Amino acid sequence: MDELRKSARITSFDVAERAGVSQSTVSRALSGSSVINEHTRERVLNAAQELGYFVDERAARLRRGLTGTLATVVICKPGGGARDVNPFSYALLGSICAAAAQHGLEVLVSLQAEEDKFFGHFVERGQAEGLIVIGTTANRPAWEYFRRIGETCEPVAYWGSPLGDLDWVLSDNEAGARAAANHLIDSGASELVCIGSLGSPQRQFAERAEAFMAQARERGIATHLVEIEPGAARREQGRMAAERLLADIPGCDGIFAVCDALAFGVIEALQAAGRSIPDEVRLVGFDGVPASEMTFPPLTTIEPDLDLAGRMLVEAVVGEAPHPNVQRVPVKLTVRGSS
Amino acid sequence: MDELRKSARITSFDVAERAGVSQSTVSRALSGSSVINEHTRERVLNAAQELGYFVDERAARLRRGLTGTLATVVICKPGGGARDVNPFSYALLGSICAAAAQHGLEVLVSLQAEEDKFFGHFVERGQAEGLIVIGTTANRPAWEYFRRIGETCEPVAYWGSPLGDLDWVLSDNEAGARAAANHLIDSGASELVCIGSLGSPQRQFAERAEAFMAQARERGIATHLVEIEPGAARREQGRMAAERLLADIPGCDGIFAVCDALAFGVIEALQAAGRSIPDEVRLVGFDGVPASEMTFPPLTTIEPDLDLAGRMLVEAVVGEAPHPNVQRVPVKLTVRGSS
DNA sequence: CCATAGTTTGCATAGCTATTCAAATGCCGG
DNA sequence: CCGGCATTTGAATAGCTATGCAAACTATGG
Repeated sequence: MDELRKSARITSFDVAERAGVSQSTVSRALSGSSVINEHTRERVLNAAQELGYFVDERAARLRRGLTGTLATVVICKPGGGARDVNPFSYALLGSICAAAAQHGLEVLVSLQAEEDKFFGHFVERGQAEGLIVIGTTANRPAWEYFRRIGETCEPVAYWGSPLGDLDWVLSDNEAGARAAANHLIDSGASELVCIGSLGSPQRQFAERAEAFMAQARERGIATHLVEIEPGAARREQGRMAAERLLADIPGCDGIFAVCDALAFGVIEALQAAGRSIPDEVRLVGFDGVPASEMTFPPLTTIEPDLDLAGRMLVEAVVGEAPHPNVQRVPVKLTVRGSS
Repeated sequence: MDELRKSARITSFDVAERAGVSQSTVSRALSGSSVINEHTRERVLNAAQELGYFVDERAARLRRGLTGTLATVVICKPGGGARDVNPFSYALLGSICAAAAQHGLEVLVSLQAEEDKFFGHFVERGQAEGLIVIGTTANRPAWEYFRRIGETCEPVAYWGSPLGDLDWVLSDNEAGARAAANHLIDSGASELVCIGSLGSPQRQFAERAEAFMAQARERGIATHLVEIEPGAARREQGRMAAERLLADIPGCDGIFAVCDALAFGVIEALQAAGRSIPDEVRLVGFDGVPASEMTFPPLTTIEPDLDLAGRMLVEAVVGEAPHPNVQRVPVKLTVRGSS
């Protein structure tokens, strides 16, 4: 059993011998594209099957000068472990996996806490076709590191807030926020509140807040902004903001939170205050994280097309065709019980 | 810029030339362990730094006969995309990444829908040090495929329900379910209900249900089992079960759902029926998925030690020391608002 | 100064595949 | 029957590193 596992690798030479051809013929038979007689190909394929032969990707890639690999870095909260990753990041990772498979690429994953040194040897020159960074962080050295990789090594694409002149993919925040405003207004809300911040280092959040306010203004509806700590996107902050809101703006009947996690805190505060959702107050979030289905009531939210996002990110890194520097992923309004 | 990217790779020969030594010396200087004069090592390291040289892992692994890679398969629901993966699976994946990094392994991820053919070339002989399968499925051919890989190629470890005589890592379901029962009883509940099924193909769920019932019985508390479709673990089923429960067992004041997703449905049903949680009914789930913090009230749940689970899985696949065939991950009771 | 042991280095090769180039084969019309 | 062409195959090599082995060098003791 163990000697079976340790047994010398079956090589293309073994297959060649069995099929009565040369190693190069075996290579051609298996790589598919080359010119080769259909009859011999079949013989080779049979021999390979019988011996249980598989191409050694290491050697094939070495020879081809390719890696066949797409590297991803998932950013998690400082000091955080696997549980402390934004669920949205995980979902995006999944869609990247699917898109990469379409390109015949394998996906390498590395979890990095915000404060890490961000040194993964696989991202260095030649270890991967490219790098995708998932998640946002204000950690300056990290961005410098990514920038350097992108400039000197392999293409890099980011999901999140655009920073500098690199390749970015992100949600169509403006369209989404305007849709949220329209939805709330059309549902009968007359006094709106946006929970977010305009000067956030999370540029995405700022975009959403601005667009929401603009749309409400254009439709002539009263709108307030309840500011939260810039860049904050945790439930706790949503709850505190909602508590301030209840005190300051009692007439509010429509709330837009710039991300779902904040909205979860809003639900908590409203429930605690005995305000019924959606009868007294309607609520819309942004991102469509899995948990948004699980709240009570389930959260109406703006959901980016995740599959497309994965494809765009992979394309941006390994695609041939030129692509714009910043790309927007279309979003859709998913109406649930909270509105 | 482009010619920089396409420029010929810097090899160990280049470094050797610059440092005035042979290629083998460069290799020794960088691999760290071999005997080498400290002075020359330093010279080599400097030269490498100056040239921006990095070891080509493809060649190194080819030579060493290693892959340096750990393959994982994440199972998702039939026809499902990235959004349709159990959030718990993603979190576990994250902890596996962290554990693998400790071993100097890279992690390769492949998403596979339940009904897929489960043929990923990287899991074939020699493409990875081992394989970890995350998630459960009743798909027979899939298990056969994994079994074959485990028998003929590389070690395979699974998270989920034990099936056959392979390597498994799973939650300490018995301890967790008993803790749930004790917690409910100690909080004053006098008539308990377990939502789950005993004959589930998800052996994990059956273990939980059995242990919960046993513990309640041993402490002399009345307990009912509300059966759900075996293997079902979706919110919808939890809601329907809770509706039956409300009709049939009006006196119930403590509920244990064998997984969090079911518990979410229970919350929904109780809220709809106007039953207050936790005042009238207390509720405990199992798994500690991220969404369990987001419900209202937040869900009390049994949380496996995810970091440890990741380490155990990686150890089971690449570790030297022998390990038991089935390993239990300790769990802890996380008390939140629902109890 | 020599013999010996110990340390450090270089040479040559293995690891497995893809691909270039030349050779071989088969086929056609002339 | 032969020249010329298209098709198919094989030999040789490149791609980059790690390592066994022998050579060179250093130090030590006599």
